[in-house]
Amino acid sequence: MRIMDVRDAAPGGTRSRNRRGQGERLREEIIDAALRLLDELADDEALSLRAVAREIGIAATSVYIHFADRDSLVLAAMRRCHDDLVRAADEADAAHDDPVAKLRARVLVMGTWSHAHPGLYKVLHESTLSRRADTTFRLEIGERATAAVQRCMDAGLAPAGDAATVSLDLRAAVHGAVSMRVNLPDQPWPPLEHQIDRFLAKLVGVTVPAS
Amino acid sequence: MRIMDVRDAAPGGTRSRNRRGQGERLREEIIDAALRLLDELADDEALSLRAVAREIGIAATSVYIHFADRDSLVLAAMRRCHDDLVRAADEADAAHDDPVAKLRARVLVMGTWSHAHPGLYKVLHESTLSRRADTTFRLEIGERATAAVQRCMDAGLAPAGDAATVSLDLRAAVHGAVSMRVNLPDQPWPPLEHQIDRFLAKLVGVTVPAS
DNA sequence: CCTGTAGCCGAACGCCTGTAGCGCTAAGAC
DNA sequence: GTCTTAGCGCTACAGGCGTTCGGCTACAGG
Repeated sequence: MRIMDVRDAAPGGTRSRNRRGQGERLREEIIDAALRLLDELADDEALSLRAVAREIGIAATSVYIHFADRDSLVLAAMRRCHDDLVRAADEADAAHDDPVAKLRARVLVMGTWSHAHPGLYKVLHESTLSRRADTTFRLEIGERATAAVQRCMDAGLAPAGDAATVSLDLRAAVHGAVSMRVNLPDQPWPPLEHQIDRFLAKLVGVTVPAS
Repeated sequence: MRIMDVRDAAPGGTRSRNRRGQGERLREEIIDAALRLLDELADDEALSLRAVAREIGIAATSVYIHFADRDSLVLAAMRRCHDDLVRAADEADAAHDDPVAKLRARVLVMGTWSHAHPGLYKVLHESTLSRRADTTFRLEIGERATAAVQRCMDAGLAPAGDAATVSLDLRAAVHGAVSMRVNLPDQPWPPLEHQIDRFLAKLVGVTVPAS
């Protein structure tokens, strides 16, 4: 038997324990660290509980105080990641008045966010965790996009039609464009913004303001 | 020290050795097994050399006769997977005369193939192996699609324009639609064929024959 | 029949993983 | 000052992994 797993241990007493009633702080810190590592790894299955513990200098077993198992941690991280993305999209939407500008801003957020966090984009959209856990919360992004498309139609800024179908086509196209850039980052891709504007014009039928 | 790793061993002498000069047969068998497992796992990093060896009943070390390391094996599997997909697309293309029908058939192959092998689709398009190895061969699919779009334009069946840009938009849209279906297989997706026809009509501008 | 070697296997090393059980320590109530 | 308990750490188990080194064995050439 080997002596022990020295690598796991925190580097000593460098880390101070949370005050009573503040134990939930560690939970947030664990999720933060998990998100940092997930963005680097770009793979939910590759994230190890021990690496997360190492990242913030706690014992691996201390993670179990806040999460039942590894999958629960990954799921919680995904959920927060998703919530952040939805909030960013909502804020971009709220910054405009014109329904077309709102939709465009909402879509563009997917581009900027995926460029800033390609690893997390992969985890959120290509995660295999969905085989074992409930990740239906991921549909929220699509629902809000559909609502944005509907508002364009209602305002007469887009040809009337089935908003769900149009939105699905738009999301598929945008996701595909983003996915290609994320998965083949070394290719000389043309500007995503222009491609998104073409999708808005051709798939939704809105008139995009000249950029 | 533990006794040994009994699980690795072949189940006895059930497997007969290849004749002299036929050693390359095992190589093909290893790639076949790797592809089978990759389709199940849907993740190139999750494939273990030992699992491949187990699958065909050989010792793990025998893989090293034909592949330098695990990554080389995964890369060889990806390459064959890619070649199969390209060949399927070429055959579908060759089965038609009309340039539009050729392009449509080529694109539809991506749909049917991804439906038959969702795991391999993920490995081929979302693999993280590209960070370490050269996987530029994956661009071949796009190049052939661009040529198919160009032929539609040359025949006057699609509005003249930059074939590379139009093809990129089409591929992005189709890839996105497929990716969503592969990554969220439990959702009630509408028929992919109709969605592809909309992409052909709106993004390429061709008149799709009534289905 | 003898022998070289192609084709493959066994055992082991050293690493990493998730997780269980128990132990410690300091904060805060009394 | 005492005692409870929240908040965490330590050790260990039982596996998985890639990879190396040194064999064994049966077939082809002589």
